Amino acid sequence: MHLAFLRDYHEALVIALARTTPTLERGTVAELTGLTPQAVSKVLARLVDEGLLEPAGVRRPARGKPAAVYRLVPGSRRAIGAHVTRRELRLVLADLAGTVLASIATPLPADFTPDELLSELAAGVTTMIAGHDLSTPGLAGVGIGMIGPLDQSTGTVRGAHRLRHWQDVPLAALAERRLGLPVLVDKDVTAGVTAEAWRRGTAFRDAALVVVDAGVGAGLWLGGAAHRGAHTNASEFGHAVVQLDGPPCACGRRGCLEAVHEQAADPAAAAAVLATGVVNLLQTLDLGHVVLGGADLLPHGELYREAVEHAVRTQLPGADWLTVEVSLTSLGTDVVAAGAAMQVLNARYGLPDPTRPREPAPAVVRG
Amino acid sequence: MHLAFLRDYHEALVIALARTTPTLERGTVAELTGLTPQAVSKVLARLVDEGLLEPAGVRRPARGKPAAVYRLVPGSRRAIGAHVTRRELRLVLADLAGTVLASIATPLPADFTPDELLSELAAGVTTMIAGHDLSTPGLAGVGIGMIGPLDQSTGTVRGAHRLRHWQDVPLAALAERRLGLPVLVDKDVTAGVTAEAWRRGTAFRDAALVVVDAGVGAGLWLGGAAHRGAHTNASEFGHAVVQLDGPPCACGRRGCLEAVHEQAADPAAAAAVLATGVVNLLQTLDLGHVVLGGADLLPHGELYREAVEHAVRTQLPGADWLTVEVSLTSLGTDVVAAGAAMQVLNARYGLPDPTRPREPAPAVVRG
DNA sequence: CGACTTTAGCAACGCTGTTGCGTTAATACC
DNA sequence: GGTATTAACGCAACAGCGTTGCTAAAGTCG
Repeated sequence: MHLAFLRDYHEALVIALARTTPTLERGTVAELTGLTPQAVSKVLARLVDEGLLEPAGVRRPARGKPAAVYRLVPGSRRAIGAHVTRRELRLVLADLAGTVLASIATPLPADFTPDELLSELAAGVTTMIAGHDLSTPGLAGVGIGMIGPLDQSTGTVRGAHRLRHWQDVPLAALAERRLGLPVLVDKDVTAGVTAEAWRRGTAFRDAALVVVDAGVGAGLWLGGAAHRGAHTNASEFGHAVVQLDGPPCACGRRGCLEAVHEQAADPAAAAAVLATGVVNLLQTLDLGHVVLGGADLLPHGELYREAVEHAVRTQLPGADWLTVEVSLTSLGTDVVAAGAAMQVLNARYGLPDPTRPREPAPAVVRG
Repeated sequence: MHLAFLRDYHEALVIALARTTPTLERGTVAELTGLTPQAVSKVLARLVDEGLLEPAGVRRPARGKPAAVYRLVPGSRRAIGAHVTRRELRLVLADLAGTVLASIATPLPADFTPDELLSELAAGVTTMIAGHDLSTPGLAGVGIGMIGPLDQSTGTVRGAHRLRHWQDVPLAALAERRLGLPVLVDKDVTAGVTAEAWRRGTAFRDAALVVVDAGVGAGLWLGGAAHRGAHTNASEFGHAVVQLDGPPCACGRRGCLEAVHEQAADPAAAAAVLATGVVNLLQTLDLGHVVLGGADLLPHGELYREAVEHAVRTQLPGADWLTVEVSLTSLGTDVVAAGAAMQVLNARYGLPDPTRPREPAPAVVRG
C-alpha cells in the first residue's frame, strides 16, 4: 500500500512548515503545499490526533469567519543524540522544533573499545531518560554522530580514523540491543548538517556544514536531503588538495586542505586557507548556505566567518543572483550531537524517501 | 489529485527497468519494485496502452503457466538535443533507450546572437523532423545544453562566458515559440551527465561527468538526480583552486584547476592535474562513477582515463569497499547534445520529483 | 489423463486527496 | 439591531491508486 507515502509526505510537509512558522492556518498551508484546503484539514486533524500539533485559537480577520490557528507541540516528540569524538561522548536531548533541551559531556577512555563506548552511552541515555521523563513514543530514538569511515545504511563502523578496536563494528545494532531503542548511526559532519537543516526549514536546500575539529570535514545537504554518496563516505572535504606538492598529509597525499590549514602561521592565515576551500566547494556545488562549526574553529569563529564571507565576495564571480549566506552554527559544540538526534526525528517526521519506505508508525495511545 | 504522482513514479520505475534489461516479466518487476504482481499488471497494461512497452512472447519455465514477457519500444518516444558551444551547434536525435539515432553539426558565427542561434536551431530541428518522420507525441521536445551561467528553472541564460549578446536571454521561452515544441535549457555538463545516467540505469546513483572542452567542468548526478545547486549554477569544477598562489585564471583567482591544467607541459601532466581534481571530488562527494569526456580530452582519452584510474587507486584510501568506476563516455562528442535530449525524456518518463509535479500527459491517440 | 505449479486477471476493498455544497462565525451596512 | 456579505469549516459523495481474495488459464510431471 503505497498511499501511505503520500500521507507521510504531506504530513512531513506540514510539520516542516510548523517548525519554521510560529503558527499555521489551513489557508496558508494549502497555498504553500499546493494541497486543497479540505486535504489540509484532514492532515491537520491527523497531526492534532497524534499530538504533534495543537489548536492555538483563531485569527481575527477583517471580515468572515476567523481561521483556526495551529501550532507545533515541540515537546511531543524528542530524540537523544550522541557525538562520539576521540576524547569524549556528548549527549543531547532535542525536540521537534530543533531545540536542544539538555546537554551532557563525559570523557571517554583513550583509544576506547566498542564496549566502553556502549557502557558510557547506556549510562548517559539512562540518566537523560530519568531526568526528563522520557517514554516511547515521546522518545523517538537515539542518533549517533561518529568518526568515519562507516556505512550509514547498515550503521556499521568500518574503521574509525585513529581509533583501534573499530574495524567493522555494527554499532547501530549493538546500541539498539543495549538501549532497547531505535538507533541511527551517521558520520559526525553529516549529522551536524542535519541539525542546521532541521532548524532552518525548507529554504535550506543546498548547504554545507564545514567543521574544523582535529581534521576538516564538510557535511553536505543537497537538494533538501543529506548527501552521503555511493558508499556513504562523502564529506572528506579536508582531504581535497589545494596545493599541489604542498605539505604531506596523514592520508598520504600532499597539500590537502587539512594539512595546509594545519600548517598555517596563525588563525587568520588558517581561515584564509579554509575560505579558499569553501569557495572551491561553492564553485563545484553552488550552495546557498555555508555554516561553520567545530571545536577548533569556534574559538576564532568570527574571524573564520569573516574570512569566508570575504572570500565568497571577492573570489566568486560577483553576480547579484549568486547569493551565499555564511554563518556560524547557532548550536556551538552541540551541533553534531543535536544533528544526530534530529536525524532520528527526520527519519520519522521529515520528508520521506520514495525509494526507502519507512517502517510503520509505533502504536500511539490516542486521546 | 496527487495520486497521479504515485502512478507516474511507478511507471517511471518500470520504464527505468525496461531501459536496462532486454525483457521484463511481471514477477521480476514486482520483486524489484516492491509492488504487488497485481499492481505491476496494471502498470504494464498502462504502458503497453501508451505504446511504451510491447508484448514479446512468453518465457518457458520448468513448470507452471508461462510468464508474459514485455520489452521497451525504444522508438515510441524520441527527443532532439542541442549542444551549443562557442563555435558550433550540434543536434542529436535520441530515443527512450538512450540510443543516438542521428547527429548533425553546423558551425555558428563568431560571437553569435540569440537570433542567429535560434535560426540555426530551427533549421536543424526542421531537417531532423523531416528526415525521421517525427511528430508529437512521438517527439517529446527539444533540450538545449548551453554554456553557463544560466537559470535552469526558467531556461534563462544569465550571461554565457565569452559570448556577448547573451545577457539575460530567456532562451527556453524563445525557442519554444520558434519551434512550437517544449524546450528545456540546462548547463552543458549537467545535460551531459544526464545522458550517462539515462543510459546506465539505477546503479548510476552518484556520479560525475568531467569534461575538458576549452574549460573544465563537472556535471553532477547525486542521489539519482542531476545536482544543479541553489542557483542552478553548480559544475564550475574547473574553478576550484588546486594550487594556492598558482597561475592566474580568467576568473580572477589563482591556481584554479582549469588554469593549472592548461599550463601543463604535456597531455600526461595535464591528465595528472585533472586526476588530482577528480580525487578531490571523490573525497568530498564519494562518487561511484566518474565519466570523462569533452572535445579536448577525448583525443587523449585513454591517457586521461588511466591517469584518473591510477590516481583513484593510489590517492584514495585503499579500502575494498571504496569502488569507483572510471570510464570514458561512450557517446563521444555527442554526450552533451544526447544528454539534452534525454533531459526532455527524463522530465516526462524519468522518476518524478514530488516537489514539482509534472504537467499532464499530452493527449495521445490510443490504439 | 489428472494432480500440481505458476501466472493472469476480475472484482471488491481500503485509503488517499478532490469536489460540491450547506453551515458557521465573524464584519459591514443600513 | 437586523440583514447582507465574507471567509473558513466540514460533511458526504467521488475518483483513482495499490491491495486482497479468489477463480481461471496454461503449462509440466507422474
